[in-house]
Amino acid sequence: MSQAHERPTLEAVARLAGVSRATVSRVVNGSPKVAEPIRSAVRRAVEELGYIPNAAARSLVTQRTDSIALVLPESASRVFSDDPFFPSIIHGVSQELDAADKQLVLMMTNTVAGYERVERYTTARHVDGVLFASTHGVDPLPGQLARLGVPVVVTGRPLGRSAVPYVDVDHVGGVRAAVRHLLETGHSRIATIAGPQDMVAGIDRLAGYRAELHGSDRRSIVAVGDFTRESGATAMRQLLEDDPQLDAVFVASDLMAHGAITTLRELGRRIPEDVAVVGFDDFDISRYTDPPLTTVRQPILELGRELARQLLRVIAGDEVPPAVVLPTELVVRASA
Amino acid sequence: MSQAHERPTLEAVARLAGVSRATVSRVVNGSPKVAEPIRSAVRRAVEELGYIPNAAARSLVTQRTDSIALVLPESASRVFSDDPFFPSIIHGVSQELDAADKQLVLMMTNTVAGYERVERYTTARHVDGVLFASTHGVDPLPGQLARLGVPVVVTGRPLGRSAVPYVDVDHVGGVRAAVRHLLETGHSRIATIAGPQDMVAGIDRLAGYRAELHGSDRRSIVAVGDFTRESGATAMRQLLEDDPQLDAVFVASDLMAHGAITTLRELGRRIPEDVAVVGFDDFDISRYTDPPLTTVRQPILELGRELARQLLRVIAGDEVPPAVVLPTELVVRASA
DNA sequence: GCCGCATGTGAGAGCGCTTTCATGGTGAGA
DNA sequence: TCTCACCATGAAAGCGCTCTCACATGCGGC
Repeated sequence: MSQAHERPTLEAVARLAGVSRATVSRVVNGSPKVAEPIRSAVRRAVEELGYIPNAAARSLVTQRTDSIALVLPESASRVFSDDPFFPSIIHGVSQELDAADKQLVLMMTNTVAGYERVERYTTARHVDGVLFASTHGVDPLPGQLARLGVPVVVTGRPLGRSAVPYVDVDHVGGVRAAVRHLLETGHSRIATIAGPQDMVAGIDRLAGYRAELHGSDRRSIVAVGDFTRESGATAMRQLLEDDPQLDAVFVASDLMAHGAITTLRELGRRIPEDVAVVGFDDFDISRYTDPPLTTVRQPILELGRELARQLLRVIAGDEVPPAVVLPTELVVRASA
Repeated sequence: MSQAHERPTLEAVARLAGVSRATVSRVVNGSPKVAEPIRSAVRRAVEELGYIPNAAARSLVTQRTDSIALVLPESASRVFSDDPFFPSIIHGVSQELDAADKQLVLMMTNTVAGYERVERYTTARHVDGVLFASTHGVDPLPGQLARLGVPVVVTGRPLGRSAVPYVDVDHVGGVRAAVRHLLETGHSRIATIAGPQDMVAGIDRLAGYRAELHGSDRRSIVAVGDFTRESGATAMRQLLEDDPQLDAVFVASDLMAHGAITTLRELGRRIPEDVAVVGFDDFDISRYTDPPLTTVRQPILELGRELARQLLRVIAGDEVPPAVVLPTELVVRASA
């Protein structure tokens, strides 16, 4: 370990500037009550020594760490295969935290050890707040942390009661627009490939489909996938067995929609002539499928940003709404 | 701010266990020189109070932070669109750091402010080490940090001289295998879409193409992209103008290859009959293109893991090789 | 011209931990 | 039985910072 240069401390700056540590501290932290000549003398000393405050020492007394944990509780493989959902969340969160000069600590709970690690780390208040992305089922940790007084915000309306503020997108509204589009373009046998029913995104999108179909004389035809391409391909096959006459399908995620398209193609169905397909996500890649995918856009980057913004507000002690719901939008391309 | 429960300190544990702070510290840190009965008494007290050490206080005295920065210097849009490169790196790094019980601090340098932030943060030794992913051009920061004695490892052989250890994949070997495959399958006019020539990945892959072609009587036909789908589409168009007779193209990234395929299709060329296409990356998505993409697989997850492992070694004070090069492998599918 | 006040600055405590150094108790060897 | 060495334990210093509180100075009002 090279020892290199000892880093200068407040003490050193104070000595060089001929003032006390307290005064240097005030200048460094932008306190208004320091006379201008002294202020600039201190600034010069800071500059000259290349002084940078020691974060550990500061945290020790302020009880703040200026860092935020982002917890991704998904199974690792899904988080980082070719599903851009989490990367976009990370990106959005990162943008806001950068602007607020906070660090982003990334944590995964893909293993039991990982989960315990996160639990230990966050309850020990090693971070000023915790963000949870896409909780599966009923994760007790967010509520638990909130009860301990740790600022927490999650993505997605939590299943079960929960006092934790959340940010979500308007699943139901988006899906209804999609199904309505299929109805309006003359489709009569509209199936759906739903997402996992232990996730709010999966549940709400299926609910939206049912709600929009309800009242029309169309019956619902449902298969369930897990948001992966493979599950979409399998589910599509199953739907066609259930109802070979179906002429449209709303798929609860773009990746599953890609899988469904593959299956349809293999079975010789034309899209959209024989079967119209609508997805949900609007991933970049969906502009390049053949045919380009009609889908419901959800603002994932913005979801991440809003998530961070809400947490920063909680940390600042501001009042925050219990829920923020971002709009979704149907993007019509060639597949429906 | 809810104050909730005060967190117990070493002091509290010591009092409960009837020993001194020093002894508790020794037990918590696994020092061997504590008698068994005392050790277990302390353990019980820790358990009972739910004691978790305060990281700031510990860092202050040990000068370690047990956290590692991962710096992604790419323009933000490229990092997190549908290019799974960075997500995979993050994932791999995260796996290794988790195992070593280190925190992962994610930083972006997509803006000037971001770059300065990273510079400040890392030189201030707020982290035990720094990982740089995919440096563009000649970034002085890694070398600078290394000179200050901060442990650093980067991905990709640095341009210019540099004493910083790096981890990279065998670009040239993979590309040569790809081009050789095209030669062996009877192609005579083999073009390439190269990556940006200010990145080692771009440079090396073009060099591999040239090296393999050299000695055969085939001439090189080159267009340059920036690793995005759009640039691949554009470059393909340009190549076909340059040489309408070309019968194969090696594309330096899968995303660019997808763009190239789109263009070829638009212009009515059959793949691989009229033009064979080989990519580089082996992203998940490339198994689902039409036709499935023949490509060079690079082990990105492993790259991230190795990156973290090397850094942990440097931090531990171990000797590390100046370079680790991971193998690449040609994956033959239907596009060539 | 004196008192009181506002204002800027410094002294010092203390955040929670690790680690050095001193100390007291134990057992072995003489 | 006494001495010495050894080892487990505790006392206390100190990591670098913030922040309270006391103090000094300069000013206006009487």
